[in-house]
Amino acid sequence: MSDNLVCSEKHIHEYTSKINQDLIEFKNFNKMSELFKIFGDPTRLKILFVLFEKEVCVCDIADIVGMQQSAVSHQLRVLKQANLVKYRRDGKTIYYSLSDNHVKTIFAQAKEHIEE
Amino acid sequence: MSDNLVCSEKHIHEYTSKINQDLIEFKNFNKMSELFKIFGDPTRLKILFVLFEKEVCVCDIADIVGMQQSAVSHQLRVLKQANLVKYRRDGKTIYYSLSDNHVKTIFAQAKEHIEE
DNA sequence: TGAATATATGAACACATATTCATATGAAAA
DNA sequence: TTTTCATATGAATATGTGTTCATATATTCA
Repeated sequence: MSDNLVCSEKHIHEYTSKINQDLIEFKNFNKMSELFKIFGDPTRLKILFVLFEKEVCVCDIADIVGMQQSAVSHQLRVLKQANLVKYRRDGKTIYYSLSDNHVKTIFAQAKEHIEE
Repeated sequence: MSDNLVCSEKHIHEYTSKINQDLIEFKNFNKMSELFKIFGDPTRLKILFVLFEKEVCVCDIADIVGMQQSAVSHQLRVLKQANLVKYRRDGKTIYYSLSDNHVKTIFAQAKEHIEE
């Protein structure tokens, strides 16, 4: 971490070791960025938003967000792997729903930031 | 929105028009996904986390997160354009700091989700 | 069993993006 | 003014990713 200094040694590095320590202790940057990366796509956001109200089947989701069934399926797979949605089979139909309550809270905060 | 139905007409589409309406009214999916996209990168997350404590100059940020000054500068530009950080010049040095309090809240929620 | 339907999946393509390298800018010091 | 230092920026490259198309799987119904 101190090997690739770009500033001259004359420059007084002012960060406290505390910050450095916090950064080292918080090892979840990758996991965290993975989660945000999932939210970083309009289609996935729309899908999640559709599921806010209640469970919805794949073809209805596709219809609502205006995308092909295949594209929606691919994205649902991503959301499923991130434990953001769960599914339930009923005959040929598969219903998806939110599996996590944090999603709504995260969305609300992001919305606040945007609307300022 | 109803033009590219993938399911047969026989299938009973069960979503209420209310959901559909909510989706149409909430036009910020693109803005919102842009914001999350920014969080969807470990380097940017680290930078933001460094700035949690206090303002830090570019070369210190680079040192802390272990990246080249150039890479950090590029990412700071992204964060700046998204109004997530602000900067202050002091001689040759430029200090960056958080410009938004929501960031911490959003992070906290994401952390909760991950740690379950 | 065979046809129809709902969903999933793999390959391919187009597009976005993070990092690096080289260099430019801007400010202070000599 | 020239040099040095801190930061910014543009081009290039490599890598990641979202969508589409074609097809596979799984369930129901005739």
